[in-house]
Amino acid sequence: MASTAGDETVDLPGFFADLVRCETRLYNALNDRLRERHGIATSQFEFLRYLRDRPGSRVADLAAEFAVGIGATSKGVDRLEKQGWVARRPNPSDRRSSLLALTDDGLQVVDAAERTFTERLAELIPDALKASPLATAAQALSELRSLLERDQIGTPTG
Amino acid sequence: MASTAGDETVDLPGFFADLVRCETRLYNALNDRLRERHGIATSQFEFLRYLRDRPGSRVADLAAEFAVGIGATSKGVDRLEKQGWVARRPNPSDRRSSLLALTDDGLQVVDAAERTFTERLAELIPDALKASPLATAAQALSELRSLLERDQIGTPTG
DNA sequence: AAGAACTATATTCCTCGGCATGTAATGTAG
DNA sequence: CTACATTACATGCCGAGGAATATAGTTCTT
Repeated sequence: MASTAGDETVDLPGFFADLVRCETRLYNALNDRLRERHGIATSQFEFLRYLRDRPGSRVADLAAEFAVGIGATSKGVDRLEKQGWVARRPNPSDRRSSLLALTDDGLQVVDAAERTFTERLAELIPDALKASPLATAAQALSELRSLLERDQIGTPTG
Repeated sequence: MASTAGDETVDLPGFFADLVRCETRLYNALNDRLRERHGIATSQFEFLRYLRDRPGSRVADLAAEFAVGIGATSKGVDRLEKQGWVARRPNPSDRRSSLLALTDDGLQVVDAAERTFTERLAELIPDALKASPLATAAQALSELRSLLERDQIGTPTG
């Protein structure tokens, strides 16, 4: 028999492959451009943007947002601090952790990098897709992301 | 005025963030399961599956498919060879390269891992999404992938 | 056919992330 | 108030990938 409504399932392995390949190539391309223009990796840009928008975050907050280990996050913040873009301020209410904030230099870098990032991303995504199909995809990925985060799926142990 | 048909552009940075976060979490979760059940990373599974489906591929073919550098690919194949899952056979028509093929052990591993992979992926993607929204997203990502690959966007130099 | 240019891969060095462990600080049970 | 457990982060070690370089093999030139 034919198909009952709702059983037209997606080819999940194919979907996953496309997802990963798109992510890899977009990430690579953005990385190249950000490095060349601002001497910064995409991962660093994302850290800086997060801290700009949520000053006073802790290392653990960054780790949770980006689903990477605490150790890696701590070392990533070390590097940003060494560059003079981020400052660790003592947390008055819990001396185990620090509150992170951008320095003035950090703010300049992230704002400049954000322009490059947005511009490059617009170049990378063909106009043909920017209308309806991608909008739907964006909606689906947004929901999927919410669910994965809600259930803590793929959260590293570290 | 309101919106002309087609100018409802997506929030590209938001889309990119969701894309990367979904990829990271799904990849982490699959990685954990494959490691625990088969002692294999997701990246290794993808190599093995590719070689199973396209025997006689070369290192450069793997690198192009997965948009990673040649050096990294070569070392990845080294590891699979060391595990006894892949064999480098001399290429009769070009002695600079090798033709890669799965061993019998490699075939067993990849087939078993594929069952785990598919099963786990189905668990990770909520049923609610599996119908229409994700199908549309899959279609859009598939097109995006094709375009990125056609234009060699994000292809590493190595 | 000899040499130059190119190709495919291997190798090296460096950076980065995961994992395990260490440590200071905080929470909690009694 | 004092152990014990837990939290938050830092650090050391290892495996993995990127970029540059080396090397063997192939193709093009003349």
